[in-house]
Amino acid sequence: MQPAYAQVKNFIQQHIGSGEWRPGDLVPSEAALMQQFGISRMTVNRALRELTASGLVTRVQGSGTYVAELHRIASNLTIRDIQEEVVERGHVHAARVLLSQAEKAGAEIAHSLGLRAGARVFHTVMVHLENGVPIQFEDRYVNPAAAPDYLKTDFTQTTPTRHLLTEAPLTEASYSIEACLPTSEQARHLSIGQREACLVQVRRTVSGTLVASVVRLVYPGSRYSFAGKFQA
Amino acid sequence: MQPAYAQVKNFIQQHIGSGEWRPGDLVPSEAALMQQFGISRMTVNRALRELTASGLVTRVQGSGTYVAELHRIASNLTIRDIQEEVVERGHVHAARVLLSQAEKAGAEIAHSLGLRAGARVFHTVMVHLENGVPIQFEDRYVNPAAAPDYLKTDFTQTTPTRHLLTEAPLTEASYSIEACLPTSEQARHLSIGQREACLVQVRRTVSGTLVASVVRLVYPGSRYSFAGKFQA
DNA sequence: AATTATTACTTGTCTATACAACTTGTGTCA
DNA sequence: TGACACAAGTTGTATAGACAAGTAATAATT
Repeated sequence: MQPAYAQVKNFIQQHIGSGEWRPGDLVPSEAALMQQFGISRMTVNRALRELTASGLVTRVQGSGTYVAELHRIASNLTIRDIQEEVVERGHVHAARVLLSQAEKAGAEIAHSLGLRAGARVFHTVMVHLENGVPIQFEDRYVNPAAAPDYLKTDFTQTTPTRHLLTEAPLTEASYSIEACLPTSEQARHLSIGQREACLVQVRRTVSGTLVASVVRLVYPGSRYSFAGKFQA
Repeated sequence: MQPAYAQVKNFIQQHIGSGEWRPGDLVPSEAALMQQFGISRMTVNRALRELTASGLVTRVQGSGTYVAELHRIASNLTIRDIQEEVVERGHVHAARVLLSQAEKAGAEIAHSLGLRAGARVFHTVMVHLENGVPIQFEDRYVNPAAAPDYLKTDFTQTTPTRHLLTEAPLTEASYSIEACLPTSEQARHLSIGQREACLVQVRRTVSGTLVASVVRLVYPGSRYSFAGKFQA
């Protein structure tokens, strides 16, 4: 038996999904749904509030509830720790650390980390393997103020993502996904040809007021894709 | 003045965001928060329910509320109508229709549309331009049962996405994002070299019980990227 | 005719209470 | 020692009522 609020949600979702109620149409008021289902207003309210949160309807105080306009196909693209992802697939994760040192930041890196040019930053480069096959090339710059112990970490045991999440709680992150051809170094370490397209994810994480880290993740196009789903 | 439930949410978000409460930690129970804020349990419950929905905490009936483990960087990757996107940037959208016809489906296409091989399907190929510059190559197969008038539409005036959204209300969609090199035809129509990496989005939309459409969208890697943001 | 009040209806928030369902630790009994 | 029962604490759902705040149509006033 389904909870009452879920039944109301389903009822409305079906009418919208079937096309019977079109975008802009008025959804029955809370009072009407109360009567129809014989339940209390708070329960109807919860159903409508959750539908609002998922973007299916819009509500205007004093006026009514409306079927949302042009249904954008929005979905949660979840970006996760690569190790967690691999382990969840029942596979073995390993990492090869290619570089791990402190450097003086160039202008571009300094700017994206919110530091002045020449400031000391941590720089790591590594390759992540799934069952021995390289699937991610990680080139990361870290703000020492956000994670002072970063370089002391053994990245064959944990991942930079995981270390940073525990050291510098995440308050904001932005990312972009692009397509590029690999550099010769990247191609070599990923065991792919230089002509093979790669997915590149650039991620920038903020912890409090500090930019904690900027990372460039390169995936072989033949072995990786981002997938998502949307449910009305 | 902020509503009480929002105050509770902020209180908890701050403690988590500052790192004071670590992943796995127990969040104060509803009863405790009731006392602390001097408000009713339903109000506290709403706050915690919404935090659960946004992934900040997890709740276990009979046990308690916990700070969510590994904060997955989840964001709404919004997939939109290309025309809407271009217009919103204040640019001009145009489309060049390369093909628009009914065909007998090959095995693979038929399968992904949930039809038998050899069934009649609609096939369109077009290029979308932003201020005259090609930015998307669209290769689409449509299930005639979901949108019988599809081929009668003038796609220089509207887009297939828009037409399908009004004809066949969306109930489910799945997509994947990959990186590929373009075919020679794609490279020609996108005015790029065959060596330039492209972002490819494969989208499959379901309307009711029918698979409405399967589309392959190819973007020049140099002119397009998907971007998203995550806010704790 | 134009402006202003009124009224009915809508959603937004909050309360105090209730019972169900689940977890966990403790104590009892075999 | 092991199995079971119990109790306390927790979340999940639902109710009936209340007031605030916004909208929109209508009525009253100027």
